[in-house]
Amino acid sequence: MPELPEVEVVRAGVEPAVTGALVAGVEILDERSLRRHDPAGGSFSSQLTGRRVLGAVRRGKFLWLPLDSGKALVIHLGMSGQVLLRTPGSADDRHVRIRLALDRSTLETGPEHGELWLNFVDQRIFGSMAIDTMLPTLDGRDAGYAGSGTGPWAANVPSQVAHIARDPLDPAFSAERLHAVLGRRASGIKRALLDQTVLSGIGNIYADEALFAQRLHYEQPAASLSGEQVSGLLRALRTILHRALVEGGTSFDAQYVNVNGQSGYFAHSLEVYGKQGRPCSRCGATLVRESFMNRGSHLCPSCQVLS
DNA sequence: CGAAAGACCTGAGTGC
DNA sequence: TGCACTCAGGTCTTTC
Repeated sequence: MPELPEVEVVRAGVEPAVTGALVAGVEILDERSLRRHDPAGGSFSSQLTGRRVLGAVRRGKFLWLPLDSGKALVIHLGMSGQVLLRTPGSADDRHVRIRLALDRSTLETGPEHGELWLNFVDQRIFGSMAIDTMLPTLDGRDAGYAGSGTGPWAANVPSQVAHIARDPLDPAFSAERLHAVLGRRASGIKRALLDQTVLSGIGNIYADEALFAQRLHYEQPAASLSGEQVSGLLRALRTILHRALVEGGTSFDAQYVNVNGQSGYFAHSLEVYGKQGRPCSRCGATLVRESFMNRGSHLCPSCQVLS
């Protein structure tokens, strides 16, 4: 289940491979992966074929490749999406839904990097690809993280990403706004953390880990948190996201891998997610898994109590 | 506007 | 061995 660190690993992996490349061909193997594509602006293939890729940008769990047409290829991995870079003609990965043939032959990168396949793989089809129009950011700052890339496109955000809040690793993230938004929320803090319009990039795993780090129960009303608690939670989120990023993301199985098909190592560092029945590293109590919002919530019943 | 529920998906795992 | 069932969860849509 890719969250911010996993998506950033993918972004960083594709950026050097796709920047400057020409889309030479588009192969749609499963139309369901285009569910978020609005055909009113033209078909997916026609808007992509012959276009040049300008970079790779990420906000939260959304990834997009700005194109020289002024639009962007928006990629969301959903639950099981993968972006795999392959040499043309290589054996098919399972569950390839869309394949892009990229031509890098005009780049000064040597003949071995001339052509490339970008396979969008997605077992459960919660992810998607789409061509989307761009909007200028409201604050005029860069729309997301683009690595070393920059250009006039940097301050534009795809229309279907515009409602998503900035993520905690974004230099333009507003802690003040987070305090204000949480102060108005009566719902449980975990629900707020998972709401991508409050802050983005957090999914079930990192929400549970950050709440454990701050000794907060998932149903603690967001508005009941003190300013210091919100600040602490934000610090914990940033620390955990950054550590996961350094370790290449969290992998439990073959569902999350980088662009070369390799797993990350952060699963070894998890404190509560998937650790039900095992002792809390802080107090020794037995960790539990409870059902909340139709997903598992992992916590220490002794450290994390409602107040 | 916020909250909650349903829909969308497939493969792994479980019980009989 | 096979069948029915449950579970995993990110985001969008609908309803209140």
